Amino acid sequence: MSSQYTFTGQFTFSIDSKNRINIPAPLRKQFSVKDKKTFIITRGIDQCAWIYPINEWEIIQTELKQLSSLSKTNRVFLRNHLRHANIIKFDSQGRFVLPQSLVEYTTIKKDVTIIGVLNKIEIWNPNLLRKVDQSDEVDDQSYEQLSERVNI
Amino acid sequence: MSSQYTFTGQFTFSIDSKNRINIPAPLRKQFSVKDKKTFIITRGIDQCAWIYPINEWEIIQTELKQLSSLSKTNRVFLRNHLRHANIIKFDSQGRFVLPQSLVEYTTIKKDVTIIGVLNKIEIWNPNLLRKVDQSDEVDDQSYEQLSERVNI
DNA sequence: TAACATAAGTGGTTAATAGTGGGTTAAAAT
DNA sequence: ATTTTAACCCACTATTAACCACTTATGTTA
Repeated sequence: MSSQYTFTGQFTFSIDSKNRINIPAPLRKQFSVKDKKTFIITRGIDQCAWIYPINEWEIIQTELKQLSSLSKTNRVFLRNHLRHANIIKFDSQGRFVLPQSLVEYTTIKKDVTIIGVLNKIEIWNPNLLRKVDQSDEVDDQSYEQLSERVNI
Repeated sequence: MSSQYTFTGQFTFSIDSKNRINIPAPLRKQFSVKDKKTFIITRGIDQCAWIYPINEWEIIQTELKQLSSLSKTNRVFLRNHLRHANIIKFDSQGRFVLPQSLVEYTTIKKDVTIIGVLNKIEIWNPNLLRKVDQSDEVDDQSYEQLSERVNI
């Protein structure tokens, strides 16, 4: 089943003293009535944050629930992905607060680049994005393996 | 049937002189009316404690009953992870007391890291979590086999 | 094209909630 | 009966979330 979302475009906004970031209006408009103001933000594989609308996340979650914690691989995988996942709402102005752990992970300081990538939104430190853009980093081996089982 | 709980996120709190630990509000909010304030806390497979809401635990128990004690792996697993199971309630402030045996097992001193892992909550000594995070331990063969039968 | 109207982005203040500490009473154990 | 332990209650502080307000941008209409 294919996603209902088609986030596209790039925007550069600023993060304020309370770590609030505005969601660009064109992206925000795609949030459905059910999703209204609720989404999941978590670590991306690169040094960025990923945002999924809540019902998009529920699809992923269903798959994660299949994994038994008796397997060490599963345990470590589940832990490290879920503990960085935060359920977030945006306020009446269309902003959300970026959790401290993700501020650090993304090394976001003052400016933020927000890009739409189909079913998810990516949050970047503009400087980092520029670097990654130029390099050709290969995916982490273990993520590759997992990708065959879990469709994030 | 899939769980109704979707615990996510990571929080670092402190444990007080009475061994009380606060359950982070975002996690606490997910406890249903039926579960209200009641859950099971027991040894995790890693050096942490696992918390299951009471009616989630009943589902797991059903699965555990399928395991024959003729298998050594099963016996050891059941022994080590069931005999330390305590029924706990959290107080009006949202705290619970961590049983002495689990204080020792988890080696928790002053700070506590609490993480949501879908249908359970994990309680960690922050230092230990950091270590486990970095290590690359290989899966225990027998747990691997178990994982095909029991979906915790 | 100029003026106006509406929406979008940003900043700050206030009110509510969450986290933490300690004390008192009731229950349990020795 | 005495000591210990656990439940309950009250209170303080820090953090978070809701609210209000202003500025800039965009778009519409005269």
